[in-house]
Amino acid sequence: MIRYIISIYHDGSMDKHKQPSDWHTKVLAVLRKNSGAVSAYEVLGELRVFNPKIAPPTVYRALNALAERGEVHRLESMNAYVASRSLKHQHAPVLSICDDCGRVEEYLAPQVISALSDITGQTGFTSTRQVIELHGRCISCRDRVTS
Amino acid sequence: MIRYIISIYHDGSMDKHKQPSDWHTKVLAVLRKNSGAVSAYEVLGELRVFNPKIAPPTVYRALNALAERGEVHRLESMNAYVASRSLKHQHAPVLSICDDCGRVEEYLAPQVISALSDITGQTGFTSTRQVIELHGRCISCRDRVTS
DNA sequence: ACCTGTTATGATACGTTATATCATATCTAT
DNA sequence: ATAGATATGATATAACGTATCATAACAGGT
Repeated sequence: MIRYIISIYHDGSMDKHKQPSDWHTKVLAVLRKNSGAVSAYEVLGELRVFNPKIAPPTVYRALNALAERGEVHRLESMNAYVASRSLKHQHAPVLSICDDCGRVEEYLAPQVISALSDITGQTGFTSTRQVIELHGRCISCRDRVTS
Repeated sequence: MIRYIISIYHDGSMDKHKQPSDWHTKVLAVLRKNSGAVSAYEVLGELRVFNPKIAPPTVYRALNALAERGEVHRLESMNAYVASRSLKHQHAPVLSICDDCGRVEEYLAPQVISALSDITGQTGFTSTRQVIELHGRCISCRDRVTS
């Protein structure tokens, strides 16, 4: 759906402006509906319900912008995305991914980050981005299944 | 062709171990020529020099097998691969990736792993695979460039 | 209001990464 | 030898991501 805003100028003339359709908001909404990883193309599929003409670059632009602002996390080991739960971290989160149910949790783990800093301190590597992802089984899946 | 190696133990028992296929060896050789990340299709390109008919699944099978045996690391954040330097780790390595020169280093960091265990201990998540990748700038690139 | 440079969006096409599938070949055990 | 399991070859296609160019919106100076 595309909505228009009518601008009326001093001289009485009018002008239609396409409202910047806020894909960012809609992409984020799709991710928030999910407790697990969602691929860019799954997002695309959902958004096509409203606008069949939306193309991959639109989704990727939104995802990248949201990721830069910390509102979504990219799951590097799955090529997928998840909405941030606790906004605005001081540092990179640890993400746990349940390979059974797909649920993703994020943890603030200063001790992990500081242990990583120790390494980089010793080696001279200057880190600008940290990817920390754990695969395994969440507690509910472990309890639920006989293993 | 599959060849086997027979191990004979003190007690006289024997064990057969599958020997790596030719492709495994060749894929590994390509990765070892490089100090940085190599994509599966770059490997494919190099192997096509010897056998123009080699197809993607062959390369991916070799890469997956090598990764399972710890001989290569998959760089999840780059969709690429790198040869292990120190074989047979006790636990997942920390991989540092220089975004300038592409060089990848691997570190054993028990403190990082144990900090991660603390999290999983508290939350009940059982982790079977850890992905820990640092992006940034290595010390030589930092020294080399005016920043 | 007009020009101008910058940034965002739309649209098309294509590039890159990875796997499903099925056929064939090889090994192991009996 | 034959059967079951495993590995390999080959084709096709799925899934993920981006380059590029055109158009539109915006902000600042005049």
